[in-house]
Amino acid sequence: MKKESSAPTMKDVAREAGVALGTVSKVVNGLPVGDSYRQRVEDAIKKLNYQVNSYAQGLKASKTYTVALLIPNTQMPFFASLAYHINLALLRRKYRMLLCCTDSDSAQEQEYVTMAQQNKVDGIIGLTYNPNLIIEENTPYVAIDRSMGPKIPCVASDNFAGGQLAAEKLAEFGCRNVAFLRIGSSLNNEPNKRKAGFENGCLARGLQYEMKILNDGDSFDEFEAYLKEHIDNGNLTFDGIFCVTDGLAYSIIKILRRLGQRVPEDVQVIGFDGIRYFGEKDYVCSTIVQPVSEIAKMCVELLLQENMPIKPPLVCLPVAYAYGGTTRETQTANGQKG
Amino acid sequence: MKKESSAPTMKDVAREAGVALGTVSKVVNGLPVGDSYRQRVEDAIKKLNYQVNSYAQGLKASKTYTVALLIPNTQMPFFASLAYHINLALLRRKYRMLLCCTDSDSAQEQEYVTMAQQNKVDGIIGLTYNPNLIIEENTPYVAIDRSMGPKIPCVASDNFAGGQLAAEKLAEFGCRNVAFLRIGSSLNNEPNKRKAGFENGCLARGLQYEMKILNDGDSFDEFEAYLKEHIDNGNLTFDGIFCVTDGLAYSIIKILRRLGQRVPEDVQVIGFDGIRYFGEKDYVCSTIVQPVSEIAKMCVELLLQENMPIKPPLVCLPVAYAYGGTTRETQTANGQKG
DNA sequence: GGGAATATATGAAACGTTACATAAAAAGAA
DNA sequence: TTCTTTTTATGTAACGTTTCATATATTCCC
Repeated sequence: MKKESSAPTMKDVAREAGVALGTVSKVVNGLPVGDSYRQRVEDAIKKLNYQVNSYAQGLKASKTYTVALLIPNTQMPFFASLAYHINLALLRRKYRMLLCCTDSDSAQEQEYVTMAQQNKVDGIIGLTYNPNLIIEENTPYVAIDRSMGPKIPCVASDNFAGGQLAAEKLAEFGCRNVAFLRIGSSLNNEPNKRKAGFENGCLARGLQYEMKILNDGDSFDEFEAYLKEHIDNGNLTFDGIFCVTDGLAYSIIKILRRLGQRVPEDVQVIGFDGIRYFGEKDYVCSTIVQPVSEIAKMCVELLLQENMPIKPPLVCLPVAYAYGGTTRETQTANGQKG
Repeated sequence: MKKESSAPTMKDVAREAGVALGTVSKVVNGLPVGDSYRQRVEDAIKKLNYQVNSYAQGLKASKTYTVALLIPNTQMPFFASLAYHINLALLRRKYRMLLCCTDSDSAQEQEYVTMAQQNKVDGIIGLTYNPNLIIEENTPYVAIDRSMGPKIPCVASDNFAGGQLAAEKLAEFGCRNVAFLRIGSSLNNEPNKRKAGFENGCLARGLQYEMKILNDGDSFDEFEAYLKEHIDNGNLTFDGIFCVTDGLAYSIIKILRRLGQRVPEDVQVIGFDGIRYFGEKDYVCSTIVQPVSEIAKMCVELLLQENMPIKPPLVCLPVAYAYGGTTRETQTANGQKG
């Protein structure tokens, strides 16, 4: 009497086909098997609707074809996009993705890393904020946007160049007096270089500039107060603003309009990330576009590449400017320039 | 000579602590063990930095504490939000989430369902578009926004009530002549009820209404053409528009502004989903908010609930209106009403 | 056609865990 | 103390694969 309720195993298939266990294994794994045997096994598989148990495989091979992705959440468009492209890149390599949302919480980040190790995932890609994250030596790890030490590769956009580019573009579109707005995080991560790049760009182009950086605890309303302070007779003293993210730019534009400022007529705004809402080129604002797809591919390659001569500690990928309606760039018929 | 490179197992811990294998298992699983034994085992675990191999556990228990989530992608804010909240709800139940992005492709959806079965995930939550998706009887499955037959529960917002609510609100804010805009999909899914609900609401409130529904292949530009047609002497013949999603509303608002229409002064727009970009209440537009968090919790409960008397075929959860700046609702000091 | 050489199928062992039947130890009763 | 009862630890089998040494079948050559 054979058990009824549970899923068929290789043993069942072998019995059904009248062959040995190992033969079934070979068929399943595409190894050379005599034609008549292969046929019998395939028939039996179809008849029993057999499906391989990948946890038994994982146990045997200590390889699970699963990679954990640690990101704060999937609600911020940039993270969401990252998750999507990493999933895609993993898929091409026949890997699955375990999504771990950390809420930027150090404890949760550590918990997930530990869990990922327990699960024996084949590797971790992490965009994390915990400055003391402990990663086991033998766990393949690739970081995004934050260097985790010399032995762990970090992939990021060329944030410095992005900052420079923002300044250049504002200058090109006629700005003379610009501001940089940033929110949160005192962490020493790659996106912080946007500020330095912007500063550098402003100096190179002779732009007057000012920085307003909110601390972690600060209320978002401070931006509104700050902008109000810089309105003189109804005119904003800035003619250009570079926001550290598109999300921020989006909010700032709302505030500016509420304050009676026209965007881009009175003040031009450039964000960072390249967030699109809907459709191919429908950017939320004029922006410095991060090459999300390339970042994703690079992470996956670095993580899974077996025979890499040396794991590069930092990989910077090129950014590009894109028009999104919040700059005075003259739009030609053939569209946006990069 | 003990093997050096691979991770320590329970056997190693047992040897180190001088106890039996089963005792280690009990300690790891929190079952009653004598104090002195427990202490020795815990010390050994710490010393060897032992971590349980969950694939061996999965093999033994045929339970993996993993659930697959099938969604088209993570880039659309609504899906992203769903992924986030489902991940959260699963986490509370100690489950992990395998994220499967299908790109709304039938073949990929089927592939993922099959894969999920192979992986022996404990269940699947799916927001899919394949009308012929084959789901094995013994795979726990919960659908979102689309009924998959009487044996599979479907969770959705109360889309019909949402449509009604949109009509009511537009009427309340002074509209007399409204339009419903929708894009794509001829599939018979729950969100389609938004149209019927809106129609019903318009009739109840005596609103003039018109529907413009794009087919799958149609270019998005048709909306622009459509709206242009309805401009008479610079005035739009509609004073209110209900868009099937916030994403569409966002695009439509851009078009309206390009056409010289002011939102909400000339024409009021209501979307659907409750997308926020940045911050708690910063809705992209005035909108019918889907209870994403409740949908997520409900899916997880229905999926993991062992002793449910009967699996309900359809669960509708309540929606609410939220102000997002694109309606002429008079905003009181104490904020938005639901 | 017989024997050596090659190709192909077989089945036991192992992966790391849990569960259960058994053995040992501790506690209580006489 | 001795026997019974209860508690607690032990060690083996099983989960479903893959791998590898062994056994069997096939091919080739003289």
